[in-house]
Amino acid sequence: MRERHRHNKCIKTAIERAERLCRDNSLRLTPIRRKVLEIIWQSHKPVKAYDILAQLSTDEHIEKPPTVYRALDFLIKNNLIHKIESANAFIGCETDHSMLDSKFFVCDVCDEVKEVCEPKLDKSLLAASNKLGFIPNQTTIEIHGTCAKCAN
Amino acid sequence: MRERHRHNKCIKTAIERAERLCRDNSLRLTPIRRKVLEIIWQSHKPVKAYDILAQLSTDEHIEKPPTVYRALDFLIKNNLIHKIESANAFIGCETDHSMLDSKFFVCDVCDEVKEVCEPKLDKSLLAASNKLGFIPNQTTIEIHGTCAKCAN
DNA sequence: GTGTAGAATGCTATGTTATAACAATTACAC
DNA sequence: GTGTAATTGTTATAACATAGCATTCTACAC
Repeated sequence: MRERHRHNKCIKTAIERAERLCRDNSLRLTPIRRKVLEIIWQSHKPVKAYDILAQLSTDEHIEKPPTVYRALDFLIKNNLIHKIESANAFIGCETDHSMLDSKFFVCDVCDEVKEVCEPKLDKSLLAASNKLGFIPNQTTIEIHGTCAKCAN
Repeated sequence: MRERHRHNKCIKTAIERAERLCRDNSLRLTPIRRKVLEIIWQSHKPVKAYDILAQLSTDEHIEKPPTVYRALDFLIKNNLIHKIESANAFIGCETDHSMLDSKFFVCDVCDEVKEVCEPKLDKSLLAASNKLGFIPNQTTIEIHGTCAKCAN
C-alpha cells in the first residue's frame, strides 16, 4: 500500500498562504472564509458547494447557501481556490497565478485533481488565439482521465 | 456594418451532416433530436437547455426537461453538439472528432463561440500528461475573452 | 401481418446548483 | 463614538439536471 502524503501539511500551508496573501493585500480572511478553505483542503478532490454547506451546518451553526457561495467567490477571486467547471466543484490552489494559467488533470477513478501551472498562455493556445484575433482573458482547461496511481 | 454570414447554410449543413452520420451508423435522428439540433444551430452562441425547452414548448406541443436533456445526450454522444461547461450551455459542432480535440474560444462580449479542432492531444497537454503518468480521456478547453469582431 | 424486443418518448416528481434582494451586524478609519 | 463600507443573515426563488416508471414507436424475425 502506498504511503499517504502528510495531508495536514497541505492544509496548513494553504491556510498560511491565505493569511499572508490577505495580510499583504488588506483582505479579510474571516472565520467563514477560513473554514471554507479548510474544508476544501481536506482532500485533493473537488468539493461541492452543498457538501461544504453541510459541513458548516454541523460544525458551526446553520448556514445558508449564499454564505457558502460568497466565501467561494472571495476565495476564487483571490486565487485561493479554483472551480472545476466540468464537476461543479471547488479545489484548493497553492500557486501564485499572476503570470500563470492552470490545467487540471481530473482522475475519474479516484476523483483526485492535479493542478499543473504554466506561463500564460500555453504556446498552442496563444497561436490559436492570434490566428483568430481573439484576446484571451481566462482559461478553463480540464483533462479527464485516469491518474498514474489508479492506472497502476 | 459587417456582412453577416449566411447562417442558414450552417444549419442546413449541420442537419445534413447529422442525417448522414445517423444513416451511416444506424442511429435515429428523430423529430425531437432534429428540432433540438436546429434550435442549437440558430446561432453560434451556446444555447441553454431551458431555452431550448421554451422554444419546443411553443413550436411543438409541450415538452418536459427530460425530453430535452435526452436529445442533448444523444447529440453530445454522437459529437453533433458540445457542452460548454463554463456556460452550462450547448453549441453545434461541425467536425468529425474521431482524431480531434476541440478548444472553444468564447467571446464574453457577444457570446459567440469559435471551435478550433486539433489532433488529439495538443503537444503541451500530452507532455504534461506523460510527466504525470496520466492517461487522458476527455478534454474541456474553454478560453474566455474578446473575439476579433468585438475587439474592433 | 403478428409478435416481440429494444429504443424513444411521456410524465411526475424531485434532486442539485446558484443567485437576487434586502436587513442586520461588524470592522475600521477618522 | 460616528459614519461608511464590507460582511453576514435571511427568505425566497431561479436555473440546471436526473430518477423512475408508464407508454408508444420502430425494426425485425417469424
